[in-house]
Amino acid sequence: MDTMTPKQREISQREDKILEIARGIVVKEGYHGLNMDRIADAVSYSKGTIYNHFSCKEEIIIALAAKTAAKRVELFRRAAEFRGKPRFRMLAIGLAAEKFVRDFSDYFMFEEIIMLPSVREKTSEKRQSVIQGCELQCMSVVAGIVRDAIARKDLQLPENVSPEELVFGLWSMTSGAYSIVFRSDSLDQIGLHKPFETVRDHVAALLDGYSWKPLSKSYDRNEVIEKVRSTIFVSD
Amino acid sequence: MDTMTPKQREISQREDKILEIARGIVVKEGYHGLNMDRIADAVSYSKGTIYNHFSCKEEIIIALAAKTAAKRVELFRRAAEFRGKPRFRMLAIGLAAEKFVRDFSDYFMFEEIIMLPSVREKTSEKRQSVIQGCELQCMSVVAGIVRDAIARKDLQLPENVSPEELVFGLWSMTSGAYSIVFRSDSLDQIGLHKPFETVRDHVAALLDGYSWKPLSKSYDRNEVIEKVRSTIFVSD
DNA sequence: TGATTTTTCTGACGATTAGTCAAGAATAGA
DNA sequence: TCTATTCTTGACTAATCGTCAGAAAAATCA
Repeated sequence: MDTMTPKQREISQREDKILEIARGIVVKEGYHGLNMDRIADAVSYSKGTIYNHFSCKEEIIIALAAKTAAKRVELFRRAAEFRGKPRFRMLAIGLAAEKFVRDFSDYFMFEEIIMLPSVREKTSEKRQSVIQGCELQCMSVVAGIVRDAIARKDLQLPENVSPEELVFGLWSMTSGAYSIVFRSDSLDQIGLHKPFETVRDHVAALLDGYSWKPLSKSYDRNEVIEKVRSTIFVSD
Repeated sequence: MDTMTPKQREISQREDKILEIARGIVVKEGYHGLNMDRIADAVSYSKGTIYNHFSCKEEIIIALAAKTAAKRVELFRRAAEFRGKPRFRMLAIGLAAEKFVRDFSDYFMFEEIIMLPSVREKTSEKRQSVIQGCELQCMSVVAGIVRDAIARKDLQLPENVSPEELVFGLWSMTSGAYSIVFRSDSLDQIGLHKPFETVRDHVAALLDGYSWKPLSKSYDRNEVIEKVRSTIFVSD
């Protein structure tokens, strides 16, 4: 039994339509090309109607970022389900992060925009906390794996480094690397030919540095990657 | 013998005055508070005169970023002069990076802004390459230390990792971490009480992971830090 | 079904602000 | 001192965000 009138259904679908139109404009022409009159034109509703859904332009961007961030949580969750030693599950998380930036590379555009304080202060507390919540969920999935490793004695962190702090390090490395990769258009010139593989190497070195067993020299990474791909990220 | 007329001297000083006024506005009220009429008002010149110096608002931001980026190069150069094993000079670089973000934390505001493609496409090729040049100089200073370590046999990188790729990893980790730190206002809640020290730990773990001698367990980091501080960053 | 109330939609309008440019002021040169 | 050149000004245009009174549509009622 559907309690919505046809009108109400139309309204709720419209929100998504607006977002997808806006995403298309931003992806094709950048944030600069996005303006309310254009969105209104493209969705065939008036500007006033758009403003019934989103209180300002920035809310549209943050809504897009929120939609995408939810997909990362899902990828991380799936990766964490990989059956194997924590260190291999960690590798699966890395592949999830890679898949995320490849499949949703436009997310970085939205993320960069919404992180600017000048944009942020115009957006609603509510949607901001949706995004923060997604990040926290991702981090807690990863922290769970770290704690499993500690419980299994695969890993013993020094007493001044907590599981959360290790997660922070991994998060820093990957997000830092990916934003360099997406910003710079001349990676080849500075000698970075396969940045994603390089990031994997560095993550492996970092975990080796903390003596997380099994150390990377004692297993074949490509074999594990293949296994993760074939069991977790089969579809596509 | 000064070849400049008084007028010319005034003009060249004005550029700096505009930049410092603009920096003050951005630092106090964010990018949002910056507008050309206000700058004009504050420097007591008309808007047209401001446009004689900077072709658009974004040029002012990128000029500020360029000014600050040059200071990082200087700090890195100084750090690299530390007398000691490459691994310790690397630590000095880390301290330089920390000092940079502490002393010029507003740089991150400018950097975030100028990295947006929508802003970037309005700025001149010239100033963009000044900033890129500063980054390349920093990276090449660091790469030099890595190569020294290799030459001394303190470090032997796996054949799929070049010195530049290691630098990329360090750059990713630190820039990623610092931008998380500056963005987030609730680090304590997620268990990050001393983020800068945590970054140092992670960098040490990463270098240990690549077996860069001496490994971090075999020297007293705080002692080295003290030595760097007292010899390189004495003033302030 | 037709009348009435409620909800939704619309686009002209006000406000802000980036960037321009013709006219006037200041400076340099002869 | 007069002229040519260069610099400065601020009113003006254009773009675009966000508003709101009135029109249109939908829902409710008699």
